[in-house]
Amino acid sequence: MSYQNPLLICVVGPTAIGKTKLSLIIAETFSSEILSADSRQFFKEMTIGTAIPSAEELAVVRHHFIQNRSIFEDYSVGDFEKDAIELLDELFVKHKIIVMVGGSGLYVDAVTKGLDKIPEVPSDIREILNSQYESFGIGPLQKELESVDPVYFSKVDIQNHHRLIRALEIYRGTGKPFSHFLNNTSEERNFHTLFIGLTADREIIYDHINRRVDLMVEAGLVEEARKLLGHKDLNALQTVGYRELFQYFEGDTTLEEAISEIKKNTRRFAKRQITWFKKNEAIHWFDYTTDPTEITRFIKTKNAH
RNA sequence: GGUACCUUAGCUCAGUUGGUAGAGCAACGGACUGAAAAUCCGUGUGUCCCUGGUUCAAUUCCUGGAGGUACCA
Repeated sequence: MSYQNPLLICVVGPTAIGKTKLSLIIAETFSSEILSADSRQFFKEMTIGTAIPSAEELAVVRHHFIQNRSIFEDYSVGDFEKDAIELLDELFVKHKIIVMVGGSGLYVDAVTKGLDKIPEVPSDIREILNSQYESFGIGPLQKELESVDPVYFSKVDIQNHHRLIRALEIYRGTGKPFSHFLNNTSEERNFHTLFIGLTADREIIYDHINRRVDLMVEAGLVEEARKLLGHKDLNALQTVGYRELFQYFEGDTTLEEAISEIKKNTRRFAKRQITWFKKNEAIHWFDYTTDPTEITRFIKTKNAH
């Protein structure tokens, strides 16, 4: 790795561990900008529940992909990959180092490794598949995939209807099996990536989560969610912190129950994030209490080699 | 102080006519290629309160203790 090469510093870790804070310090140290890889912070209608950086934090360092979309738009990982790479190409003209902060493992991978090129297919195909699933269950989806794409069928989790529907929409839309488009090779990027992971004992993470949910409620999460109730079926609102409150608004739970469900579901989310990032052997892990200057020093030594 | 009932997984509780035990929730592990804060799969983690006794064998029956709940004083 040469000093001249553009470097993407990618800060990852479970929710509520302090990624935002660390990324600000890193970005300030290197006079850089921050790119968010978070599948829920794109949406301008959501602020409190998605824990976007504060106004002060946003003022200190230029951020990208924070509240730049609306919940009424369809926005996917594929779109994000394209937008992020385009932006990085621009940013690396001015900066040698860019910081990416991400809690969404798939979105981070899309930027750092790339997704395979898979054609767009009309969205009504998915709608049809969804209604078939609603009416007839998962059996017919499994049967169809088994006959049209035995390769993917043999490795996919056949109980997972999202996975099955995704593979079938591609087959129905292109006439080719989903597995035909998967080659699992990493994209050649014109930048290097240095992964910094933040970690903590599970109990500490859970404690942070519980406290943060209480803070969100104090900050007005309930009111924010109430305004979005009418749109509760939108994909963007299939989000921890909102779904549970929608149930409360509809009289299915008490507020207290909804809040403790938010805590529980956030804990489970954190666990899934940990599982995802554990697989990435390129990540350099630091305890969340590590002095940020130690981390920036680490980055400098890595970057000098 | 007396009487009755209770004590089993992190929690709420089943259960074993005596052969060391299981549900729900929580928790834990995992998968993941354009829904990903989504979606899906897997796992019981235990001094059966303690102590003696009876018994081939006690979490289960008996004695004594400890803690709890209710009622009576």
